[in-house]
Amino acid sequence: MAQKVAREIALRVPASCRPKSAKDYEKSPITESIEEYTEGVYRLQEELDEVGTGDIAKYMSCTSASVTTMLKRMSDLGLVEHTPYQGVRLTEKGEALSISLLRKHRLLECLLVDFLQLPWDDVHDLACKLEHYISEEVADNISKALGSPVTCPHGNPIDATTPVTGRRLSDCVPGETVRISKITDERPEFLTYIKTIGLLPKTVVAVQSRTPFGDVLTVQIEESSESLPIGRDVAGSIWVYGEKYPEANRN
Amino acid sequence: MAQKVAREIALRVPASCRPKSAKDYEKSPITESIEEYTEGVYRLQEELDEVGTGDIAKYMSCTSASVTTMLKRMSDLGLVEHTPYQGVRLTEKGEALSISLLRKHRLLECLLVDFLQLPWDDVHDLACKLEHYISEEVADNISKALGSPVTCPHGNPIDATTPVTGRRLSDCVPGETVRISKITDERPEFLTYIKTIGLLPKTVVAVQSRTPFGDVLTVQIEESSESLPIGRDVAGSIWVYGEKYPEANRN
DNA sequence: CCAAAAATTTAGGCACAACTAAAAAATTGT
DNA sequence: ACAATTTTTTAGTTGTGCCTAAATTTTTGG
Repeated sequence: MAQKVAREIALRVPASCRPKSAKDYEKSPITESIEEYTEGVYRLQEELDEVGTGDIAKYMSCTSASVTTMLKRMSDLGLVEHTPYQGVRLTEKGEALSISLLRKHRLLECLLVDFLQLPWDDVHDLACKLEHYISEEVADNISKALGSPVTCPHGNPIDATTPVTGRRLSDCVPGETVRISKITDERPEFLTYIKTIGLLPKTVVAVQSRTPFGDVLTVQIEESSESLPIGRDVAGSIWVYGEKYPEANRN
Repeated sequence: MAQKVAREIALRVPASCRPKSAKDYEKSPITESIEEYTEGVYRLQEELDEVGTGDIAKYMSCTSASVTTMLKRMSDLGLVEHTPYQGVRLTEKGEALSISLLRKHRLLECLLVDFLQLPWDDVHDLACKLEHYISEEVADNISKALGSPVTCPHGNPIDATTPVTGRRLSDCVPGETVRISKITDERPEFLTYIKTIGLLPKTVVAVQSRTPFGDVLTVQIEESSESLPIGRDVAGSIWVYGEKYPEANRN
């Protein structure tokens, strides 16, 4: 009663939440998609010597044709150098953007796991989305609130410029005892799998055997023994610390 | 060194982060924009008796033409009932969506202010964006982690179905002493302003005077005295608890 | 009550970013 | 070395959601 009257009202959606019009793209042409592509190229560059249109298409789950169009835009924005029919390489600007996004991504994962108690194998997707919307300042505050963590819950460095140390579990030889450092493949199904077998960061495992043609690695975790395929998507995305070549295996 | 070799790689962007194609919209046609519009209609319905295309256009800072197109889509999705040239009304489905979004929004604001220590007058915009990306489960976890707060930092109920109590500061009369309950206008500039004069939720203020034509209200906050325009966008969006008509003012 | 003003809708167009299909370039195999 | 295959690019289409301009409906005022 006498509550709803006036016509003029100040309620407004924040400009940042308003759907974009053609004009808005002129002002800030770096869209969420462009960011996602840029970060994708960074991640792929960490795994591959050269990144091609097809690699990005696989990463983004889209057609090569779509990638070509995007690469044109990214190139115009100075994020990548693209030589048609050759490959892509991030520019300094593109690299800086990726590093910033990875920092936000990994700090968000820390927040989601450490403070909000969300499942370790589940937070990657959400962080992937949220990373585009938080500012450096918000990231700073997350870091402060959590006591300045240095890695995400999967062991990856919050500061992506940290030099790579350790090596892949797939490069280990029988007889070695190593400690899991990080998991670079963060697909939920994969993380759920390695969680159930107990391959979490900081776990110590002993490499037991490796099949003749080098396809399967057997590792001992705690009391049990597990077999893993060697390849980019399993033992290759699990990184470890530990002695490189134990005496027993020197020729 | 033997680090980058393989071609086949498992790295994939999560489906939820991939830019949408035409096909994707068929599967989940409720876009972020649709959500933002729906929530907007809810907010406007709380302030106005009837909500028209123009009201929404002001709220979204876009043209009425754009609103008409969106209302068509929202109507097709069963979120609103729209009678052309008349007005809009949320359906139960639209209301449920709004209530869910408001809960996420306000819990996010709690997280941003209480845990991440972000400025009180600054978190609304960010929460407005993030609310579209978190699930009910994430919202539940935020609530748990923060000890089940019942209002956002601006005093608005996390459960939007909470019956409205209290009244507007603009409806108070000289002589009353009231306690600020909530601020419904969350534009940063406005919040910054009322923060500097100390009009935060839970503050007790005394209404001192009101100009003859009812345009300006003078209130005493702590030691100082402030004048506020009466209208939807200032004293009208500040809600208070307190005795309705103090004895002194009964005719 | 009818004309002027205001609000709303229709019509036509644009940018983003996906898609398919077809053309062009690069790589591979004999 | 040249034909076949693979990879990449070009061309043309779709859907979202904005815009402007014009047409329509509703409201307001003489």
